[in-house]
Amino acid sequence: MENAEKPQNFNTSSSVAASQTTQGEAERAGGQLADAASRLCIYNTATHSVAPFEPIKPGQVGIYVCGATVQSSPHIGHIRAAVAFDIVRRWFERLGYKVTFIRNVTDIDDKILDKATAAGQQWWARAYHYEREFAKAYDTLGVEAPTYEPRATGHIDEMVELIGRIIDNGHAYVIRDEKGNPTGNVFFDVASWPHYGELTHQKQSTTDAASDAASQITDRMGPSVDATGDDKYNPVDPADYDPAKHDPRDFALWKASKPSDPATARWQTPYGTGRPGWHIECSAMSHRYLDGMFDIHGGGLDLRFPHHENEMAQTRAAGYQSARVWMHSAWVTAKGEKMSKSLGNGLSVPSVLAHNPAWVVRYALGAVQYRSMLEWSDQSLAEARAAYERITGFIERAGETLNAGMNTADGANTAAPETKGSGRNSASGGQPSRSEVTSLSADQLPGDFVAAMNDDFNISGAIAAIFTSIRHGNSMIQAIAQHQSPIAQVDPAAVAALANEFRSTIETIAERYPDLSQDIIWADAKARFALKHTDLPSSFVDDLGSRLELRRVLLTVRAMLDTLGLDPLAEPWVAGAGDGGFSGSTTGSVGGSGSNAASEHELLDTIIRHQLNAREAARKARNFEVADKIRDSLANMGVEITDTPTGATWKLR
RNA sequence: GGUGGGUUAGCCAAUCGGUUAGGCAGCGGCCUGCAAAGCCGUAUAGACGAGUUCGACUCUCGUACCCACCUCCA
Repeated sequence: MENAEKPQNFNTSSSVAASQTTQGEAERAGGQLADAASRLCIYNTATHSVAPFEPIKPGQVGIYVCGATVQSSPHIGHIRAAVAFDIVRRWFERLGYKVTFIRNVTDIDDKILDKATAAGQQWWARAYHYEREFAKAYDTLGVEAPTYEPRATGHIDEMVELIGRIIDNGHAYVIRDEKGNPTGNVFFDVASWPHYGELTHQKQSTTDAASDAASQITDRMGPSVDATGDDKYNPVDPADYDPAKHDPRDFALWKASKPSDPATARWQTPYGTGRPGWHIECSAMSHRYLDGMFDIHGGGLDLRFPHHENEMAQTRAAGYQSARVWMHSAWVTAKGEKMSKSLGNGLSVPSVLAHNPAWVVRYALGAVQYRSMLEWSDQSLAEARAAYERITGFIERAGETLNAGMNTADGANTAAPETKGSGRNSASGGQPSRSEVTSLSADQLPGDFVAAMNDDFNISGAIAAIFTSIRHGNSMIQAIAQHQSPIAQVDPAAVAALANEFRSTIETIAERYPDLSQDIIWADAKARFALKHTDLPSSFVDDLGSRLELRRVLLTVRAMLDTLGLDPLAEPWVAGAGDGGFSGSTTGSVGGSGSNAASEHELLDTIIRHQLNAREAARKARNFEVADKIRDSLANMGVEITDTPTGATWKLR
């Protein structure tokens, strides 16, 4: 792995990653808010309750999420939080909001300095190295790039200014030496801030009673020695003990340089030479990028205290508005225990990805609500795999079914992402394009899915809705197979025209009766269409109706999946060839048709198809012994055969 | 000790004061030459105790147990 020993530019502009705006995002940005947006409710840690979400600026939402301290490799707990807030962001986008999503990089702190020194590295080289690892993990798992991704070291000026405001407002104090010179230590004066403790609902006692609260706790709790004989409860970090503090609760805004700190980690300020305290960076950067639209602050549950409590105090003590809503994602656990660096039971992302496709990992991390603890086990991975099979199986078969009967002439039915046009006007195209998927509004998704997502991101309910749609779609596929494709007998252009008419009938009804459910609209449209076209055989109308409905289901299923970052035909999954496995659907495969793999895939397909043809011949001759032998030998090589009405398909296991 | 969260069938995990969550695994059926996939059906629930109610898994109170935060941590 290449380490970036190149100098890092600390200025703001280079540390800000431009957002990669997707097509659908851009399309929706110009549009308006979905009706569903008015029913979004979110749990707010600060109020301990679920409440309707109201943006500060209409149609816009500003989200700040605490990113990683880049001191070592990401483990799946970090990524769980990233995935959780990625889903939050995607849902806001799907609702039609213009989202400003900020996730910071903490590239300086005690641990980075200590570990870099121990490893004989420059601290900034270490930080950048792990920043890259995190970025790679995010990309691999389909976490969208933030609008801006500021680094702490790029915002020293903002921090100094913020500290100045807090001091001016009387809520912080500078420590001076006997000559009256500033030492570099600046502490927040907790006693001066009556709101301290509001976020985490901690009772504020008098300074006396609170004096050395930590040691009181230890006294009460007694020794808390774990199985290995280590004292797990170490109330005061010696590094943070400072006799100059007015109150043990006071925390550092700015820290004086230690003799061991390298010159590159020292900044001159009016308060002396030093480096940022733990919490000030988030206050500075959230203000810088979300001033006036700080709707949501996210992060892991463990950041509630002290990090977010302190951050909230700083921001407000400086006279700025803090986040309206605080969201905290829960743990990933292993055998019931929290995964963490200190427990040493964290699974690194690279090691997990070495054994599991990225999509499966994302599903396993994103399949429960963000506030639920997520038990990471072989079984949860096995379930995610099964979900992958079921979901991609449907998407593949639905695409093939739609392609098999219709409009093979007009070329609008390709499954390749981002083909010409939007595909929306092509009457009957098969696999929807990515832009069609991303531009679908929340209002066009099934009501139970929308309700679940609006209910504080109830992913379990949302996934239930997806599976319900998939079951419906699978039934459609069977129905179409039973129709024997009467549509295939008809001129594609004529079919396209009829399909357009059918579709516009649906749209007319939907516009006129917006309260009707999709199912009723479809049934009604079908009846009207059949009445108008009594010349057409009913099997044709059935087939056409089923196909249009199947396509609608396919489109909404993919849009729902995309909201969770799990559309198998979206960027990270199709680009990462090999992960999702090759497959032998004739019309674009799910997961594994990446460009480098295309020729390899074709070769493989030719070879396997040769075998399948031989098997088909044997089956026709009722020589099942030979046919099964071919199937078995392919299975032994890891090629799985699925028989469909339109012939056998294959995929790698 | 303070604060917060939890306890739902073999497993994971939702909603809901009375009507099917969903997934995985199981069982029966349809489909298949046989399978696989898919579809249909189906069994197994709501820690314990009391209360409110015509009716509680769902509300209230209590008990037990589990977990987390109160150091660093997503």
